[in-house]
Amino acid sequence: MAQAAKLAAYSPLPRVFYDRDVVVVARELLDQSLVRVAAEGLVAGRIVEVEAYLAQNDPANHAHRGQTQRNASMFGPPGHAYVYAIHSRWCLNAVTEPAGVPSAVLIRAVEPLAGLELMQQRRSARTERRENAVGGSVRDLARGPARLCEAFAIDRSLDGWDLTRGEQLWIAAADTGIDAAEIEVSKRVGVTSACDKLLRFFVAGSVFVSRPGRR
DNA sequence: CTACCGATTGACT
DNA sequence: GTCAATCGGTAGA
Repeated sequence: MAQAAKLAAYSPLPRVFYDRDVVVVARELLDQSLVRVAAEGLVAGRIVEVEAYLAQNDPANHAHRGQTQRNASMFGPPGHAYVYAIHSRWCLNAVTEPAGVPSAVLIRAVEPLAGLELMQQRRSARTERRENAVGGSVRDLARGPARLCEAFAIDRSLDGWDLTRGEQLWIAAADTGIDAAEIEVSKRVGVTSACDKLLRFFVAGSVFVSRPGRR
């Protein structure tokens, strides 16, 4: 597929998509395409796993104790990226709901669709010192929020980036809407507060999901 | 300035 | 299943 045709097929979701309840946006982000264009080329993947972080009554949300330099993007308008660091790795969120309402959707895993070689290169860069590195299976290229950011070359320089521009980093409308029956719900992964909330959504049966659901 | 913590991952039992 | 590496963000002295 020619590059121009490829890009035309990746038209960005509009701001109104993000300007809704964070749980609604989270569920509807499943099956859409995450697209990244950098100097080295284009990579894209189908979103198969997300988590919602609520503006109200959610201690697991980084914005729970108010605005700081780190989480400022969450307080901005919807449709922008919130990129944060954890354990020396990056994670990508899409900011939702009106400006001033700090909610976001964490993109936890994608199924690689395009630019697999480039993803492989970026992912192996971290582990290239290991002689017997497995090289990484396609399944593991973007299975997990920090792996995904590595494969997509996403770091703090993209914090606050406008995902509706259709440049560098965006989410493209790709689906005809997946059946609610195909969406599985579970507790969020790794959170140590508000662990009981069922705010993780993933495509049932996908091998590209980071781990099975637990209630 | 120091001290603590974690929306993770990869290695290991 | 368990465990520790590792470092930016945050709070507090």
